[in-house]
Amino acid sequence: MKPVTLKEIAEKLNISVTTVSKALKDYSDVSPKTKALVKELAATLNYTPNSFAVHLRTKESKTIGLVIPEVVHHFFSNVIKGIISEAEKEGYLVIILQSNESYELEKKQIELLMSHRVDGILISLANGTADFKHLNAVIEQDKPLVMFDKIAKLVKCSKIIIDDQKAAYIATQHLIDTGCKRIAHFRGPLLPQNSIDRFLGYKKALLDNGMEYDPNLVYLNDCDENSFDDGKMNAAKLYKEHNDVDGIFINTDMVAIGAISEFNRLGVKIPEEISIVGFSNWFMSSVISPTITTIDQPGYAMGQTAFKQLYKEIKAHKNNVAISPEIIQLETALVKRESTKN
Amino acid sequence: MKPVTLKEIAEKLNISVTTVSKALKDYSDVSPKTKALVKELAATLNYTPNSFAVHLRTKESKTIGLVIPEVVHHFFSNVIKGIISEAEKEGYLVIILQSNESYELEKKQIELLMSHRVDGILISLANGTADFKHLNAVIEQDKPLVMFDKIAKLVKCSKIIIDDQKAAYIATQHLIDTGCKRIAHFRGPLLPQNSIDRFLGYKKALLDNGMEYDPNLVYLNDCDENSFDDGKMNAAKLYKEHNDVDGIFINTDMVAIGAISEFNRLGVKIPEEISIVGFSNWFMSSVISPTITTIDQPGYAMGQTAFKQLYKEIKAHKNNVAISPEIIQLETALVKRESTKN
DNA sequence: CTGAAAGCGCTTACAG
DNA sequence: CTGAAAGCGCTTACAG
Repeated sequence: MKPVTLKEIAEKLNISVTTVSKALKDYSDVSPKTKALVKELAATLNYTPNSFAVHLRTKESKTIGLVIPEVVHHFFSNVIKGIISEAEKEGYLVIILQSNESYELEKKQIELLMSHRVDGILISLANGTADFKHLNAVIEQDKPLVMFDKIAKLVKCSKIIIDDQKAAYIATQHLIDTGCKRIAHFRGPLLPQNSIDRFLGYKKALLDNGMEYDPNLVYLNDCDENSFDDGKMNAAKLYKEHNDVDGIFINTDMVAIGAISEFNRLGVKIPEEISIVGFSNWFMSSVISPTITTIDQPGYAMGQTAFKQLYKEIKAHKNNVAISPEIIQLETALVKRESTKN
Repeated sequence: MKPVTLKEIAEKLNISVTTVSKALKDYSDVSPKTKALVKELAATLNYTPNSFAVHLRTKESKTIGLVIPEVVHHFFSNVIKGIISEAEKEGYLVIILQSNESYELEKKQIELLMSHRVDGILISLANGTADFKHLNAVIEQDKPLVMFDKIAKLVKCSKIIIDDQKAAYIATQHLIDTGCKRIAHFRGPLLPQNSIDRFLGYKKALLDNGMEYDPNLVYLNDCDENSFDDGKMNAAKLYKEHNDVDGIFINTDMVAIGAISEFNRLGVKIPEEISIVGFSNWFMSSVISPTITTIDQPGYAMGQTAFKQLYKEIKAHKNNVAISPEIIQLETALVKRESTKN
């Protein structure tokens, strides 16, 4: 059974395709009687417009593209959910692509989306991305682009972020306030902006409190991901190298959970011997033992905000209105739990 | 900067659009010289075909739709990842929609996908879905449809599933083999097929081992979701009502984690006083304390298989080859951990 | 109030 | 080897 077309409806009703099209769209210059007739037949025939034809004419696809580093990830699934739900309200569909933290893949997927003529692109950068040509190409083609969470400062587009530096500062300050004297940092991979900012916040908190900043207490990951095993490995290393550390600010909850699991195994008491603050407020951090003090990162809201901003730019673009990039910062909050004192 | 069209290339080269189109697609009846010229210019102009125009002609969108109950879910994110990665290999894009476990939304989203003329649809049913008209409509329109995980036996299409009943049987048998004498079951919501099948496997294992099946030991959820709180509540209830229970087979790891958290709070020792087997092998079940014995459910592989089957049917459909629905069962495995004895 | 016509950007059967 | 023409299914400016 083939989809019904305007032409078929027109033929059955003995009127023109033009009139059918207008009737369906409630143009004011069609008689109520004709409208009723057309709508009724369209309904019984289960007519739905061929979106390709519509898009070819209108130059709108009502589809946006989303490129994220990793789908299987609590924070990003929440972002996805926020985007999808907001997009739905405006009748937009979302094509999701995963970059796997790889620059090459990310680039390829941006190209794919461009050739599919999506109306706009939402992206959170791969950790491996240090070159932004593919993103600047999007902007040059006048295609709305909004970055969120993992952004590049150098790319001229709107960005939805949190204040990573401030949040990291607050996290570190909490360790200091609860009595930690020597505080380490698991900073994750080297490149991404949020790794950098969280590190800077950590460092600033130490210095502002008159504490020594010791580069040896900053642990990097081996690769571009933030995994459970990174947490285990870095915890084991720290335990050997710096037994005097009594607090750690950890880049991501997943890594914090790995670290806790290792400390549990080693018999190191949390928070008595060592306090831990994570980042993200991943659901699991409220359920593991001990529960993890962490920074709540609003994934769902970030997804919603990102779509809204993109939608705004798509509309502006359609109406040929120039619009300047915005930086929107979302609030974070420290969530106190068992992995830090009182 | 507007996207380049075939016409523009043709004009610059003083040849016809037809020839440009053919050259780009390596038709054998175009001279190598022309081909080279065309390809070079296309590359420098950054030409990409307008997908709407292509699709309008070819009736293929190279896009599929995916409807799942919930994006923020370890199992489903793995499925998504499997689907996306497999789709990419064949040049397909994936539009993801979330039904939120609601029949109404699911129906609406199927319609959306149909009107967007996707080449095929992949779906895992909402727990609230008991009427299948919207799915039969897809099949009647001759659009390839593949169901996975949460399926409806009554719908005539291909299905990718695990043997829930067998897996549940093995899970329950493991409780029996490790000495449990009175085994309860948290079965989740009432409707979905996999809830039913897991329950049946549980019951069968009891009866096959000459144990009594006591309906009072089967706990349902309040709503259509499987949440941490369901686990907590049902554990608390079970603790009050049936203090003699020494093993529970729980429908989903998330619920098992809730139950464990409640038992920890109540001071009930796991597995000494009560053994627990979950379902899914959610990453967290290997990290929580105690780690959870569970059934490994291959989400990523399920996603891959689902796409492969859909792709097969899309190709068959394109070539007007009739194809009969297939039921593909994926293997599961019991993963033994600390929440059950030895 | 209705409709003929042009055109969106492609692909492909056909003619030369 | 090249190209004119038709057509995919719509929308919309224009004429009447």
